[in-house]
Amino acid sequence: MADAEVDTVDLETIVQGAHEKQELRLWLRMLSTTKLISQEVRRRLRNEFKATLPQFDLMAQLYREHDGLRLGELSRRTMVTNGNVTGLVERLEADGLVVRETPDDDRRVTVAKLTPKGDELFTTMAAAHESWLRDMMADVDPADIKALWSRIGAVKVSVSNHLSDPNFD
Amino acid sequence: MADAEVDTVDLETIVQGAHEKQELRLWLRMLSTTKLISQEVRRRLRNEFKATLPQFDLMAQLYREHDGLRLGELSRRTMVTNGNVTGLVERLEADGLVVRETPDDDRRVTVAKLTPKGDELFTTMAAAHESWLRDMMADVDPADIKALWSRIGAVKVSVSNHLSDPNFD
DNA sequence: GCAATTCCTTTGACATTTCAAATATTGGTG
DNA sequence: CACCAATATTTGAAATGTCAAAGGAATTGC
Repeated sequence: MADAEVDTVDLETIVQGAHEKQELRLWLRMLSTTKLISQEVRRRLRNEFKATLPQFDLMAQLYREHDGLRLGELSRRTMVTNGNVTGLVERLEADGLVVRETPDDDRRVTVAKLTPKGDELFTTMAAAHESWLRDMMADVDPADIKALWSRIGAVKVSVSNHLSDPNFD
Repeated sequence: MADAEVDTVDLETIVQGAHEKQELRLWLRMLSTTKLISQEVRRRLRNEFKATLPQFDLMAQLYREHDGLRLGELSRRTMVTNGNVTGLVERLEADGLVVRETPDDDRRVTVAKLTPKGDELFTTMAAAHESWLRDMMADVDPADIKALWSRIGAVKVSVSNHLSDPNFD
C-alpha cells in the first residue's frame, strides 16, 4: 500500500498508509467538538432561559417565517423527525410560546407560529446565543472561521451526495 | 433594509458589519453537517448491525482498553452523562457484548469490558464504519480534510477554554 | 474510632430521539 | 360517486439524553 513517501507527512500517515483514515479522524473530531459546544449551549439555555436546544432551534425557524411553518417543513429544516416535532410543538404551545392552526383549505396540515411572547423570548435568547458562540470561539483566527465555514460546506455537499437514502438541504 | 452594496462581500456581511456573525454561521453549519453524518451512520449501524451510535461509541472506548474502563471514565470519554452510561452498559450486557465487574480493592467502582463476542462485533463494525466515512467524504480534497482536522482542533481548544464549567479533553 | 466529606454509581423524572405503524385528508381516476 | 394513491401528522415503543437527588463505599480530620 504505502512505502515510498517521506517529508511533510506525519508518522501516523505513513504507518496507516496514505490518507486512509483521515476521514475518520476528521469525523471524530467534528463529533466531539460539536458535542462540546452543544452541551455548553444547552447548559446556558437551561440556566438562563429554562429552555432546551431543540426548542431554541425550532423557534429560530419560526422566527424567520412570520406566517408560520407546516410541521413537515419544520421537521425538514430542523432535521428533526416528524414525530419529534409533534412533541416539541406541543410543549412549546403549553408554554404559550407557539400556536398551532389548521388552515381551512387543507385540513391535513398543521401550521405552527410564534406567539408575541415566543417572539420576544426568542429575540432575547438569540442575542445571548450569538454572543456565547463568539465567546467560545474567541481564540480562533477569524480567517480560519471563514475558511472552516467554506470547507465544511464542501464536506456537507459530499456527504449529501453519498447518502443511502438521498435527502438534501 | 439594504441599499448600497458593493463587490465581493456578501450582503449579510455588510448589513451585520464585519465578522460579527461568522462564529454563529460556522456553528450552524458544523451542527447541520454533523447531524447529517450522524443520521447516516445511525441508519447504517441499525440496518447492517442492529446497533446504535452511542453503543458503538461506547464499545470503541472499551475496544482500545483491553482491561476495561470504570463507568466514570467511560462517561468522560464518550461525553455521555453518568446516568446514561449505566443504561447503555446494562443493555450491552444484556446482549452479551459487555461484562461488568466490581474490583475487590474498591467496591464503589464498576468496570466494564468487552466480551470476546463484543470484541469481534466491534472489529467488524469499525471497519464498516471507517469505510462509510471515506465514502461520504469521497468528494472532499484530502488536503482539505487534513486542514479541517487541524483547524477544528483549534476551535475545540478555544471552546474548552471558555466553558462556564471547565471540563477538558 | 467516628463523623464529615468526598468519590462513584444508580435511580427517577422528563425531554428528546428514532423508527414503524396508524390515522386523517386530499386529489385523481374510473 | 367510490376507490386508490399520495400527503401530512400523530401515536407508540424503545433508546438516549439531561439534571438532581439518593445510595453505598472509601478517605479525611479530629
